[in-house]
Amino acid sequence: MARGKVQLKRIENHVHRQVTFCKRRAGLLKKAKELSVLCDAEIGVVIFSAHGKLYELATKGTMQGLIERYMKSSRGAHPEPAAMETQPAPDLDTKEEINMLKQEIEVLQKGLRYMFGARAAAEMSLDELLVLEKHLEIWIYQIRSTKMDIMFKEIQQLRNKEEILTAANQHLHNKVEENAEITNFVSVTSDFPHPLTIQNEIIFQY
Amino acid sequence: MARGKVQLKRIENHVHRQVTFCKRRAGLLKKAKELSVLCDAEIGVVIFSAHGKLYELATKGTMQGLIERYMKSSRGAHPEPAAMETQPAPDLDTKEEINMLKQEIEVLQKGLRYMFGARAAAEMSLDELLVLEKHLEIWIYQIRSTKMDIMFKEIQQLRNKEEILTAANQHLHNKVEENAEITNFVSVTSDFPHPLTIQNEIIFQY
DNA sequence: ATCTATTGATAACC
DNA sequence: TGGTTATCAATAGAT
Repeated sequence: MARGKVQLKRIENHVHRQVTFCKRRAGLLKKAKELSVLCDAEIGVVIFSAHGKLYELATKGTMQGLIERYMKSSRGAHPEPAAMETQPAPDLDTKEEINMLKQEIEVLQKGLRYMFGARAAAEMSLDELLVLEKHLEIWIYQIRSTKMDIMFKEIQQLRNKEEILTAANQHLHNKVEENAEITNFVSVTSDFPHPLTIQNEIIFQY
Repeated sequence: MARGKVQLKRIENHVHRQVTFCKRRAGLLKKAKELSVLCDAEIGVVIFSAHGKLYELATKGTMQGLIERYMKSSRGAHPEPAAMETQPAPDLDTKEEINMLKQEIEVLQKGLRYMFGARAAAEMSLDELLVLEKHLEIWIYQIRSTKMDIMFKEIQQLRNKEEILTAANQHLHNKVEENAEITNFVSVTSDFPHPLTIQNEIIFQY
């Protein structure tokens, strides 16, 4: 927010990134505290730096308490998916139920692994899969971003060229008219459509 | 931060408090996203409004994953909060563990269901997964394709315009030279750089 | 860490 | 809930 608009992408310079991380981290936590106080909200913020260092904030009570509250609330918001109800197995031992759930998770993870395929390691964890997914998104984004950049530059170049040509055109046209006035016997009227009348409204809306 | 310095205490007016909550909440989440992207950090934010409504954000992976990571990381810093058990996440109360596993399953299913569209993810066969993969590819492709199409048309238009202008330019230039030959006393030499000398080599390689 | 020019966020008002 | 505007706050770049 200062001396240069910020680009919404990872800061490449190590030093800049570190400095920005410190500053913005402080800013974010401050904002969280303010919101909590001003609006009487319970807020938790967890930040893992790129190097894995943890920074946290819980405005009311502890992070543990907040996490528990989150678990409860989050569950209420998402009713049990129908797919889960295939076999209620109400009489199974609790231990048994845990194993079934874990098995279920494995199946789902396997499915995800298939989707993102080609990964040799069959031991990918959910976290790893999510990281992979993120990486794919970022990768795609970067490629597309680069492409767009090239195309935009290209368009800009063409527009500049057009401007120059138009100006030159005008200049030459004036010359022709001047000559016509001076010599008074050379027609300057041309059946060639005047290029300056070309529509110039091009609307970008990607 | 506007039209009046803010007091760091609970806003008494109900309406003002509600409006401020909405705006600052949005601002806080935006800041969190920015910090995550700019500095490559994993961030989680949980907000409970005064009325108990939950708002959340997890910048990498899911909140579940983040909480698990927090548990691990936090354990080192705070020996207190209950040992997180050995493998996945035992040691919490068994009931609690079941809830966490269910939560995890829910997240996985939600993701799959969302992508495949209301299809019970657990029942998906390899073939179905491949279809899903194909659908995702096609979807991305179509969006990108449309964008590219627009940009290509744009470039083509500009090129056509350039061609017309160049031709007109040539035509006018010839006219000027003709006049010069006929009248023989009107200079056609111009200090204006001849536009036709503009480099025209633009290489597309998207 | 400290110092500003600027950008960004937002309180008050519609 | 969603804009607009006047101001205040956060912070990028430099020191």
